[in-house]
Amino acid sequence: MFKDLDPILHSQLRLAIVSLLVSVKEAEFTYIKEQTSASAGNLSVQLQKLKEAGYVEIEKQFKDNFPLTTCRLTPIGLKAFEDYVKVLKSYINVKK
Amino acid sequence: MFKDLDPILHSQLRLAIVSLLVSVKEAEFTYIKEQTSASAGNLSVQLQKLKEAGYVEIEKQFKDNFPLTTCRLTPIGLKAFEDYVKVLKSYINVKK
DNA sequence: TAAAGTAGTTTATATTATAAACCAGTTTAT
DNA sequence: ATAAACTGGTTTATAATATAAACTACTTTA
Repeated sequence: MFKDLDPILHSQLRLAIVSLLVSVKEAEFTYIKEQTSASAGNLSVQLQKLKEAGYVEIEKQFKDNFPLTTCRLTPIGLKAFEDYVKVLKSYINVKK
Repeated sequence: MFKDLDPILHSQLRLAIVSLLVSVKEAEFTYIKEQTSASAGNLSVQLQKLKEAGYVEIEKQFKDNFPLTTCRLTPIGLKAFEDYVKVLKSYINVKK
């Protein structure tokens, strides 16, 4: 009756990160931080987990002398999100 | 952008329990255990948390000499579920 | 050149989830 | 009558997860 929800996405912050990346395709660390209201530390940790899972790729460069971290959703991450939503709907019983 | 998801409902098993109780209004411990595939121990713990939160009421009786635990969603629990779904939709971007 | 700021990471702790062991009885088979 | 297996759970110990605080490594501004 209830299929398992992907534990990697079943975390408020990680879901918010992925949700954001689904729409924008690419985002900077600081932008994600603002949009999700996460602390930098927590964001760093959760992005690392999403990277380990292969759900996001993280690129580090320097821009105007400052470090710049850019995050992108991978096809695997997108698939995982879509599956997660599918399973979630069976829990929350979305009508339309 | 992302509102907080009720941490009491943001647990796979507790969400499954409440989801179930939303539709059936009342269910026995063993029935919930079957439907959610939870272990008895885990179910016991999570039901306790839902009770502490005021989301479910738990009635204990004896039936045919055996203990019988019946669970019911409270109005507070129903409201919490509805709110949770509302917030979740903003994460998963349900179109219709 | 000292203080404040940027952009993060690491680490220690608190919270949460889960499974394994346990409890108090009841039923069934011998 | 009694031992073994079963019912319907609870408690407890451990593992996984989340979070905040402290830290790193620089850069900019005064």
